[in-house]
Amino acid sequence: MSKLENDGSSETNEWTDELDEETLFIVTQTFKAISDSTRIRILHLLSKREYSVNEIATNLNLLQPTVSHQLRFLKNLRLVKYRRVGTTIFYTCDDQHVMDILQQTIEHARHH
Amino acid sequence: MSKLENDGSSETNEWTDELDEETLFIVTQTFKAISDSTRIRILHLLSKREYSVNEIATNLNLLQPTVSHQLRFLKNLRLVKYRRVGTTIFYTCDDQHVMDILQQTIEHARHH
DNA sequence: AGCATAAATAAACATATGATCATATAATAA
DNA sequence: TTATTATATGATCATATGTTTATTTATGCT
Repeated sequence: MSKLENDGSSETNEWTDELDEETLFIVTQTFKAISDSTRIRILHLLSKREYSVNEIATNLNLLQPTVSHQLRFLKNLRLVKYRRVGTTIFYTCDDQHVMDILQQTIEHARHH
Repeated sequence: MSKLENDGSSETNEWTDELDEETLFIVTQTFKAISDSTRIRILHLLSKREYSVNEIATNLNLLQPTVSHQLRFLKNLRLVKYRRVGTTIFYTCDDQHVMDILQQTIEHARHH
C-alpha cells in the first residue's frame, strides 16, 4: 500500500503523515494572513470589540483604502465578518482558532 | 499617564494592551517563517527527525540551494539548529512553540 | 597537494505583496 | 434627485520574496 493511501487498518499518526497540497495551501494562507503587521494590528484591535472601517483607519493611523483592502483579505479567509448599519460597516473577528494562535504568539514574543 | 506607560498600580491585561513595534516585528517574522509552503514542508519533515540538506532536497524534490536558502531563513529566526558531521550538516527543529502552532494549524486545516 | 562531496553564497530573474491615489458604489438625508 | 457620508474597487508603483544558475567555501580522503 502506498503511503498516500490509508485503509483504516492501522492507527493514523497525523503528525508524521505527508502534507497534501490542499492542507498545505490552507496552512500557508492562514499564516500569511497574520504575517503582515497591518493585518495583525487590525485583528488585534478587533479582538477588543467591533470597529467600523473608518474607526480602524483612525485608530491605527492608516488610509481608508488600505484598511478596506486588508479587510477584504481577512474576509476572504473568513477571519473577520461584518454587519452593515446604514452606510457604516462594522467588522469583527470570526475565527477563534486564528485569534488564539495570534494572541499566544504575541504573549510569547512579549516575554522575550 | 500615557497608555504607553505602566506604573504597575493596576492589573495589566496583555490582550488589550497596545502592540509595541518590537513585539509586532517578532510576531510578523514568526508567522512569515511558516507562511511559505517550502518552509512548512521543511519544518514538517524535520519534525520527524534530523535530516541533512541533501536529504531534505531529495525528500521534498527541491534544489539544494533552495533548501539551503530557506534553512538560513529558519536558522536566523532560530527555528532550526544544526550539527556538522564531516561535510554533512544535519538540521533539526529548535522552537517547540512554533512547531506546536504549526502542527495545531495543520490538524485544524485537515479537519476541513 | 589534488580531488570529491556537501553546503553556502551571490547574482539574476520573475512573481507576489502592500500602500497609495483616483474613482466607483451604496445608503441615507434634504 | 442631488448631495453627503462610508466603504469598496481598480490601477499604479515600489519593495519583498522565492527560485534558479553559477560559483565558492569547507571538510575529508588518497
